[in-house]
Amino acid sequence: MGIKKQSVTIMDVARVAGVSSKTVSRVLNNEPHVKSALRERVMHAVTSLNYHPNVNAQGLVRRRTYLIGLVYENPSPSYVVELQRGAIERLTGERYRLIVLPTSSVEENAEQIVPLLRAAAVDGVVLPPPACDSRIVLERLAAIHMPFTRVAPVLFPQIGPRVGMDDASAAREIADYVIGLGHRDIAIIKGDPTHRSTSERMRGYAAALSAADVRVRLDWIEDGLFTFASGQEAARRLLDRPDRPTAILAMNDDMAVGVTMMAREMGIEVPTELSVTGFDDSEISRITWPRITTVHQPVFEMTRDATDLLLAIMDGRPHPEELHHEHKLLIRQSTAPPPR
Amino acid sequence: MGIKKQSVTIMDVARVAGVSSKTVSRVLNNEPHVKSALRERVMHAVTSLNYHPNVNAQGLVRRRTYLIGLVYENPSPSYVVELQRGAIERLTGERYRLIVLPTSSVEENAEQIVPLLRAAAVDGVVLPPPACDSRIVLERLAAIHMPFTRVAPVLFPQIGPRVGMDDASAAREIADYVIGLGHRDIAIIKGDPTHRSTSERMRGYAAALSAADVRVRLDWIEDGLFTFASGQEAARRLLDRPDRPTAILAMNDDMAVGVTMMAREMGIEVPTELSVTGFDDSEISRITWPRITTVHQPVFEMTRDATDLLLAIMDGRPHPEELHHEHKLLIRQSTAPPPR
DNA sequence: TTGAAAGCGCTAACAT
DNA sequence: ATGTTAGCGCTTTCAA
Repeated sequence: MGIKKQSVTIMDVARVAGVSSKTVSRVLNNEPHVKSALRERVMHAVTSLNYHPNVNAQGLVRRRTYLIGLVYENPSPSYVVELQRGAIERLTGERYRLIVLPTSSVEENAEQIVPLLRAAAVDGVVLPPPACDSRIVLERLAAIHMPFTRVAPVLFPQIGPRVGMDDASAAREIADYVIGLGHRDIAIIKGDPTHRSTSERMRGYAAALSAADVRVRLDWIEDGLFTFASGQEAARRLLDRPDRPTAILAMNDDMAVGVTMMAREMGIEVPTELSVTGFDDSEISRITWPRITTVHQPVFEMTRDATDLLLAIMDGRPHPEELHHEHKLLIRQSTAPPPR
Repeated sequence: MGIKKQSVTIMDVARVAGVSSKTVSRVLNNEPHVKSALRERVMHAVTSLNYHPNVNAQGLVRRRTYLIGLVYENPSPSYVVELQRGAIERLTGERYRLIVLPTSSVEENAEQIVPLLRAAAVDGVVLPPPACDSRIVLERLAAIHMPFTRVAPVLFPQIGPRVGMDDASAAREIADYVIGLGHRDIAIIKGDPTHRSTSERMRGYAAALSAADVRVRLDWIEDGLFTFASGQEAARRLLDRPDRPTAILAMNDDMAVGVTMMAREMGIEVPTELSVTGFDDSEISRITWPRITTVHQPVFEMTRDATDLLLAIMDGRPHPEELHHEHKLLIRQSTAPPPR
């Protein structure tokens, strides 16, 4: 059961083609110095025998597993799927395959992540947030010389090959837009404090508010965890008071949707009585009502390019140390000028 | 780059522990007949050298790759993530790793799927819908003797080890509930016609309607694709007429949410003017407003158990041919008695 | 341009 | 209870 019988090997192909196994190997790996007549004989034998090289044998001598890891911790399904799509897009047609390695918390399990990657025997790893911002993960990776690339890192901006976007300026842009609508009573729901993008986005919001001379009220800054439920709860605390804000900036879309749901339950109409913004342009921001004004984070593109970078590194090809993708403000139906 | 230098091998461990490599192998694989003194010496050498067995070498002799494939095609991120969670849950702590193999269309790419699995060199594969209902996939898999298990299959009910639920009776249950509320003008939005669960759910709806003597109007049966957008469009066609239905049964949650969104745009209130039901209990059904009345499909549990079954098969352990999980009707806020 | 031999790191089979 | 030998299927020398 489960153990393949005697499967067809390179020797069988060699025998059928009437050549040595090395010639078969040359043909299969597109090496030069093979007469095209032989090449054809070999290819014919390969197809007629339905030969598939044994990856373990290849890997053993080449010291490779042709496995790429993707380490993530994220409560948002649409974000995770985008991440995977980007990596798989680039891997399609290559011999490399993708191993997904979700973890409940990078922060808590930082020390276990690299051992896990070793156990999984990956050749390299793509690190989206928050793993890309974990000093421990980066150090342990460097210690064992495992190739990696970082997606949208915030911390340690010079370390390792990376594909980035500017979280702070994206956050600033969306806050500027809300301020431009006339809002002055603006609350903020932060993301998971262990994710560094949280502080980065905070910087952006703060810059926009202070540039417009809007005083930042500390009791209007709520903690969240990037989850729908945390957005709901934060919204309840924010809206359950007489002097409630006219706008809430949530650090991702899931929380923003949580805010709109809570507002509805409390009889507060979005956007006429309350403006709400998200972050990411994840699927949920598009398919709930009102559609959430947000900023498009190019997750697919960044992960695809980070995977490309990783392949270049592992193959020893020349590559840039850093790539960059642009965010984009998406004005939708959850924002409007403040009441009266 | 990317190529590990001379990494520590079983020979190094043997040398340090002062034993033969076979003894190290015995210790590492928990084989009997090793004195505990030696065992400790070996373990000590292993940790002090930070030794990790080479999976390629192990795999070469054991004829295994310790890779499990998960083939899916699904437009719903929350469904996909549930699927993956189930498989990973069971694989955690095992030496097996998960390779994700999304495909744009099982129907269109049926012939490529098994070659893809061979190229990925997986030891076995978990097949959720719709791959589990593809005759071609099942036949090709059998032809190369690759172990597989099926999640929630509809077609070929006797073929292969499988973990199921009863789509038809779940559909019947939710339709019965809507009828029980007093509805008689009931429309249906079908799922992707290449997914067999679509016809299965149709059977359930039809049984409920005919048992209650509700005439099924053919022009109230709309085609959908399991996507949010397709639900929206179908809803537009259904609601954009004077004799519109008082209830719409959508074959998954994404489409049901699409219906509620379209209803809102058209000024039709859910649930007072229109009742809407979904299917799956995916995250989206819980976090949009109104929350969708739906039926819980135990995706996580089914996939976890299918993975468990697969491991048993591959290890040659005894195992059941079929497992079963129960669905559960979840009455939420998108349904109410018909107007007047 | 082709082939023979050696060996990648491990375990199965067979000693002892 | 422990060690020796012989591969697993491939690619990398190196020789012809």
